[in-house]
Amino acid sequence: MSNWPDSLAAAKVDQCRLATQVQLKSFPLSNLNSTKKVAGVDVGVDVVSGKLRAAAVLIDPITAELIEWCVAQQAPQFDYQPGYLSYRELPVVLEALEGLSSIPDIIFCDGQGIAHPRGVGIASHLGVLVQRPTIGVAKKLLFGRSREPENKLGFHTLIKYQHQILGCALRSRVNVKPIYVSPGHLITVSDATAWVMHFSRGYKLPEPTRIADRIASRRTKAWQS
DNA sequence: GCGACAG
DNA sequence: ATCTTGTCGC
Repeated sequence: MSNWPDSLAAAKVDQCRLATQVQLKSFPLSNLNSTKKVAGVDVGVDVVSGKLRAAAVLIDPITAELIEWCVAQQAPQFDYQPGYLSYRELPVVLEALEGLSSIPDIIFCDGQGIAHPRGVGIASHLGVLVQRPTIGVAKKLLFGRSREPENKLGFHTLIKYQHQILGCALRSRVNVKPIYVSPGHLITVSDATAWVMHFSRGYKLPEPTRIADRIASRRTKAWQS
């Protein structure tokens, strides 16, 4: 990756530039009819090599079943720091995405979208780089605050920071802690929430994220490459 | 100033 | 992210 920041200070400057490019616009679930390629991406660590392993998966828009997947590995070039996750994970994620037969129409990411100190979580950063709608799905909140949504499927409360609405805490499964959804790029909070609910099939995480997570964190066996 | 802090 | 056994609930 060229022009990739190599320090927190440089990354911060980069984030402020990216933030000006993030756009929130309508991308309703009704687009499902014309949406052929739905993707999910996630990163895990290969305990043997110490490398980051990214998985990019294509999911069927209707059945939510796995259609195609690609894995890429790279030595980490950036330490994890809260607020700068994308600089560590995106290089491998982009390589995995390039291995797919085509660029997806919408991408689910593991982490925040605009619910970030500078409005550029990993989902937003990826969306700007590939110019596609992206949705951030996180298991924990990084920025802003929300109250606990009612314990009923699909119920949600907004994530706010000083009157701004950044996403929602969503009950994707009853009796399980909520997930935190925020738009990455080219989608709105409400549309992102609808897409996440559409792909929530009995598990805490929506299928694109859950399946990518399974593949990225699967332990390497001797018979695998 | 102090704590909180995606994966 | 990852290390980890049994246990509780649907």
